[in-house]
Amino acid sequence: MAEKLDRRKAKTKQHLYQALMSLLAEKSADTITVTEIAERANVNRGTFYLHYKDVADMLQQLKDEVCEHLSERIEKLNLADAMRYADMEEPYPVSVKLFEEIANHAEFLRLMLGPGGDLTYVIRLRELFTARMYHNLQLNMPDKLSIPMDYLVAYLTSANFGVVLHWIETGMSIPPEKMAKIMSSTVNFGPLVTLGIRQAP
Amino acid sequence: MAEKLDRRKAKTKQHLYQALMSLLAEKSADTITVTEIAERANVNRGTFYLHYKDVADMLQQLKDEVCEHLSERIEKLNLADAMRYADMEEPYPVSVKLFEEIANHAEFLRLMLGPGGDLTYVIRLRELFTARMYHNLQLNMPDKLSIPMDYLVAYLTSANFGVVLHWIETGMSIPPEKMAKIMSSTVNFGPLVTLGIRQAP
DNA sequence: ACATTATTCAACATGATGTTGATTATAGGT
DNA sequence: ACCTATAATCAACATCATGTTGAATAATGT
Repeated sequence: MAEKLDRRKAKTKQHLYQALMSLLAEKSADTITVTEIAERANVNRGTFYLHYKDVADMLQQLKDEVCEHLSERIEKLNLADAMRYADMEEPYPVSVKLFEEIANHAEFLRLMLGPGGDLTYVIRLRELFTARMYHNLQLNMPDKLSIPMDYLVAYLTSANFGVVLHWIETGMSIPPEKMAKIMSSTVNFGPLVTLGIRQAP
Repeated sequence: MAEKLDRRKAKTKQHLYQALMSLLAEKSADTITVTEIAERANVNRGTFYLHYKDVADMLQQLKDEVCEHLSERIEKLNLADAMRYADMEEPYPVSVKLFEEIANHAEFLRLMLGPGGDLTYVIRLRELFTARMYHNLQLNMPDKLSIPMDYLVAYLTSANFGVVLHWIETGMSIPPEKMAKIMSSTVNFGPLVTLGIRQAP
């Protein structure tokens, strides 16, 4: 993401991007050919190779970019703060920022994380949450655990990640603030207490 | 899965299966060619087409089979029962059976649900849990919900699915009974209570 | 206006694909 | 053990996407 002065480069890259997105909406990535992208972008097939090694390479560059943006937000998440906001029944501002960032890359994420998407990428993004979760939990841990630590991290990470996925899949129909509140509540009080089936502590 | 009388058919199918599995351990499914499978299976390339339409078709048949087996177990899960066993601090027997079934298809699932695996298949399996979760929660619901029902289902489903994934990824190093106990505990009391950071209700 | 560079175009060798027809090998039923 | 059905082999084929090349053309920045 350095030089971008030449309008020709920018224009063809944009055409290629739009063509790829439109194709991804129809079929899975591994069935998309360079020929198809070039055709739909109204760009010579040879021109594609002036920008990318192949289809996978093009996708990888897009993935890296989005991943970088999300990573910056995730690294600011703090469990203790999140718990405080949950007790106040307020949305946690750092979470709100994260959800806004996700919304910025909505279509791309929806395609990558949905059917026909890329499982390796899903795992990579989830790993961002997992790493952060470990970092947060190391700070205030009781001596003995009733269940293994790594399983608990898997639970929390997947749960939150799943909620985010659901948000993306349903077209982000609720605002980021509401999302942040849902996350705080479920993590702190557990799903069944949040639901009202069990009593709060 | 009907007729399987001819030993020749069975033998080549088995060779093709082992070749595919060995290739999946090395590279992602969409880069595997019919030529490669046939070579590694010591089977004529033309013979492959006597059994399967293409590589994707072969994988689909395997996926369907495993999915069917798991579905039978998942449909027997019952939230109310699970909650009772959680209160008794006992593993929920229906869960135990499910985990045993998962263990039966360990390598295949590890390949399909791990890096280079198939996101569409992950979503399909998760959908089995989601559908069952909705079925269970419809029965005993409070009048008003503090957060939307579908987000809660997404949370619970993804959380449990994530724990199962972690189990598979780490080589199923703890027994099915212990797994069933972890699941009951986290769902009922919430992750932080289970962890010991918060007090139980 | 000019030098730079992006794009186009045609052509090429390569490799996987899916199919076909003839041939050989092997299974199961009698 | 025999015989028929069918599975597997093999060689050959047309087709298509790939990745690359060299020369011609077009657009860009300064």
